[in-house]
Amino acid sequence: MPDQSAPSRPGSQRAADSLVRQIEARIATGDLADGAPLPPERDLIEMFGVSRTVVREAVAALASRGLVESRPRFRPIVRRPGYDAALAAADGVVGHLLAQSGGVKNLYDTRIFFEASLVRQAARQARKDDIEALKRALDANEAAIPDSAAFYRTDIAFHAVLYEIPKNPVFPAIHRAFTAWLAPHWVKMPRSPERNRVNFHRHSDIYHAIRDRDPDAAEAALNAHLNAAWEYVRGTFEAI
Amino acid sequence: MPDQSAPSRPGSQRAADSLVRQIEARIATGDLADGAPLPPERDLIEMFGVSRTVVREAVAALASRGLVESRPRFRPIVRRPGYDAALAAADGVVGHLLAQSGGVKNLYDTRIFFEASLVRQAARQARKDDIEALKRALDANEAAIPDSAAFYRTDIAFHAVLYEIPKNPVFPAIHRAFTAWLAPHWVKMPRSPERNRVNFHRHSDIYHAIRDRDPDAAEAALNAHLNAAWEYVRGTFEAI
DNA sequence: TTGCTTTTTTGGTCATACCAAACGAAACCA
DNA sequence: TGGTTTCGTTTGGTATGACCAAAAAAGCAA
Repeated sequence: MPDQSAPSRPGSQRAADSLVRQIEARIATGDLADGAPLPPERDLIEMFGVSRTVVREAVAALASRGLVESRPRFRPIVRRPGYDAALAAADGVVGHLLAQSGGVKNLYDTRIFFEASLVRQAARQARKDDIEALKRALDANEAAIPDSAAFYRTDIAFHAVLYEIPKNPVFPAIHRAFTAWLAPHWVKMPRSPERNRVNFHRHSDIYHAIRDRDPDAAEAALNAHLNAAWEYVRGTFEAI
Repeated sequence: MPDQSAPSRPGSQRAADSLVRQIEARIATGDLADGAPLPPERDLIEMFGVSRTVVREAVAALASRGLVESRPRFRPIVRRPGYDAALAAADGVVGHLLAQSGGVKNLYDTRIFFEASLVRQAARQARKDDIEALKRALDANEAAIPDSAAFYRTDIAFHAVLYEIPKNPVFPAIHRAFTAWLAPHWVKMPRSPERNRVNFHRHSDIYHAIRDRDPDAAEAALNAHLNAAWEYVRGTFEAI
């Protein structure tokens, strides 16, 4: 896959690219500590002997890569990249993809696919404390049935537990990305205590299947849950 | 998930951000056709009534988002974003993640997880022509056993077919991202016709399980295949 | 028409200047 | 003394203008 954020195979001759690499290295080595502000642009100028134009371009590139977090009039903050940053970097493009025909469906199907595998694996490998955590999330979800806003949060939290079971830091990041990208469409879904109760029971089915170590039942329950949910949101889109 | 490439919730007041949105809109509407070069910077200046500083910053931002492809001294090319672009945007960060301890392992485990689910689903839902395509890829793989370079290509192609079966355009993009990210570490793996033959048989096992509609066998075969492969590459890393 | 040479265009970089917001320290008030 | 206000300084955002080198276009020669 071509890396378009740092183009030109034949030795990127842009001064900014060189600066980006140098700053990247300093971040990687901890020379520029995580959470600390980047040196002022005018300092970087003399540090690296380049013009402010180049410095600003490099900082912008770093920001787009998630290595620094730059707010309008503030010093950029150094951010040691995490898995969330990787997915956040895709954020801009994903916005366009979701706007395209079938974009939401494609992404949602991907989520269903991923999560179905997740519960299957959970049913096989979840530890006791994982199942306990799932139970706690389920109870919280049940308690929130009357309050749709709270139910939405506990709903997400319940699914989040599923992503934590494999103990792979990539997974929770994927979950956060899914929810962040789908949330804008999701909030349009009509909600009510009755609907919440139905969804809670779906969650309960998933939980019990995992607790009972039944991968097929877990996968089936999750598919039923998410496919049903899709029927409720598809109405918020124009084309099928 | 915070979108750090377009920071500052309270109405991004940067002129460049505004320009980015305007150009994004023109790309989305097709006003700026896919594959066509972006207007010269000096034209954009008068088009939008901003300075060249802002224009260049906006173009850089678009490039990092994958909406334009800019090579050093060439006019940026407009690129209607696809799923590949989304993953390519994460490319820069992923490079750092892979360099971190356990980074490759985490990503590779994610791939195994994903692909295991893939073959399971393939065993259940693959159509006849899917299976035929898989067979063709398998045959090509077998024919390439003596040539390690060709075997590597056909190996990837075989797995690629798996990602195409669900007919979700996100999946092939994920596959390309996986291979692109893992390739640098992968090529270090010692290769030989003997090893190739073993891997071919693993592929053959996967194919037969899918053809025989046996999800469990397919998943088991794939896990065996990829886990064995991991043992061969883990040696190329320092820490376990 | 083909191929080479010369303009013109255009992106990359630098230097400078100004503004407004953020910062920081001194001055001030309670 | 402790918190608040004030004001000069720092710093990022933007605008100009200029120069270079490479690319593209135009012109010219074979």
